[in-house]
Amino acid sequence: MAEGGGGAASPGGENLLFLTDEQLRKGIEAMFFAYRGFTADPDRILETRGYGRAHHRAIHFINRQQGQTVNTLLAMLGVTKQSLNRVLRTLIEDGLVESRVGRKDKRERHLFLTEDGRALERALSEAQRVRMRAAYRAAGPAAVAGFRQVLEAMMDPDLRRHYQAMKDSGT
Amino acid sequence: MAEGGGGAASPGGENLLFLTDEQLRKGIEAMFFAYRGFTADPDRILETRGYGRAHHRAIHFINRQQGQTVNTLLAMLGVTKQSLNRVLRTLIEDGLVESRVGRKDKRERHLFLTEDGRALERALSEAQRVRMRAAYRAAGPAAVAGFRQVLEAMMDPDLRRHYQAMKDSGT
DNA sequence: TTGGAAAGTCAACAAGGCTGACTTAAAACA
DNA sequence: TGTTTTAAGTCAGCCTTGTTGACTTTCCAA
Repeated sequence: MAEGGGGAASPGGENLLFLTDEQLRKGIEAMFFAYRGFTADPDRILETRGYGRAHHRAIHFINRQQGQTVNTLLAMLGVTKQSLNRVLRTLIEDGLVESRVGRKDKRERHLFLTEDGRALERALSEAQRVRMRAAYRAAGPAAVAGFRQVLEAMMDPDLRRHYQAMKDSGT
Repeated sequence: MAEGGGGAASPGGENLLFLTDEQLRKGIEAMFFAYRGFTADPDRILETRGYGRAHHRAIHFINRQQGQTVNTLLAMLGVTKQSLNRVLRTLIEDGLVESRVGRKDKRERHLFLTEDGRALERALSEAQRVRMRAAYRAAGPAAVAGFRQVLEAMMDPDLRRHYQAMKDSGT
C-alpha cells in the first residue's frame, strides 16, 4: 500500500500523487492480475463441459435480458455474427439456449435460456459471485463504491451505455 | 450510483446491502466492460504492427524487470513456454527484445528491451495511462484507493504475490 | 413488387492458447 | 567422474475464438 492508501483520505481531489506513472502502472497491473482471477473460476466449470469464455459471455447476456434478438446480443458482445453464431449453434444444439422466431418481425430470432441453460448460468455466476463477494468483504463498502466508480469511468462511452441500461432496472 | 455510495460511509463492514446478487452482478459486468476499454487503446497500436495482446504482455513484463529469465516471465504470464516462445521469437527477430546468455548460469536467457522495444512499451503504456488517468481523475482519490483494494482482493494468492513483489520497489 | 435489413451459412484464415515428444547445454549431485 | 536434473528451445498438431468475404433465405416496408 505504501503511501497509496494513506493519501486517499484527502477529499479535495488535489492529491496528484495518484497520477504518477508509478501509481498508474500499478493500476494497470492490478487490472491485469485481477481479471485473471475474475475469469479463473468460471473457466474451470466451462472446461468440464467443453465450453469457453465465448459461451459464458453469450449465456450471461442472454440471461440478463431473456428474449433479446441476436443483433442486440451482437452489439453487447462486440464480435462478428459469424463468431457469435458458432457459439450460439452449439448452445442451441446442446439444449441450453432456445431461439424463437419473432412474433412481430419473423426475421428476428429471440434468445432464451432453457432450464438447463439457466442452471449453467447460475453455476457460472455463483462461482464468480463467491470471489466477488469475498473481495468486497475484504475491501469494505467504501472500497466497493470506488471500485465501481473507477471501472465505469474506464469504459468506452457506448459500452457504458450498455452497462447502465441494465444497471438500475434489476433489483 | 443509487444507494451504492451512500452506505459506503459505514466503516464496520456490516452493511450487507453490498452483497446482494444484484450488486455482485453489477460488479461482474463492470469488470467485463471496463476490461474491454482497458485493452482497446493498446490493441489499436499493436494492430498497426501486426502484434497482439500476447506481445504486449511480454513487452510489459520484460520492461518491468529488465534482465529477468524466461522462466520468471513464464510464471508471471501463466502460459506455456511454447506459447511464450512463439511471441518472444518474433519480438527478438524484430529487434524489440534482446536475449542474453546468463553470466553465472549459462542455461538461462536474460531478457531486455532494446531501444525500439522501450519505445513501443512507452507508446503502449502511455495509451493505457491516458485512460487510467482520466478514470482516476473522474472518480477521485478515495475511489482509486478502493478500486485497487478490491482488485487486489480479487487476485489469486500467488498472482497477488507477483503483483506485490513489484508494487513497492519502483517509484 | 422490389429493395434492403436480419439472420444464418460456408469457407478460409490467423492469433494464441494447449499437449506431447524431443534436443541441447549446463548445472547439480552422488 | 558419471548421472540426473534443469532451463531453454523446437517441432508437430490440436482447439477456441476471433476475423473477412461471399452467399442464401426470409420477410418487412416503401
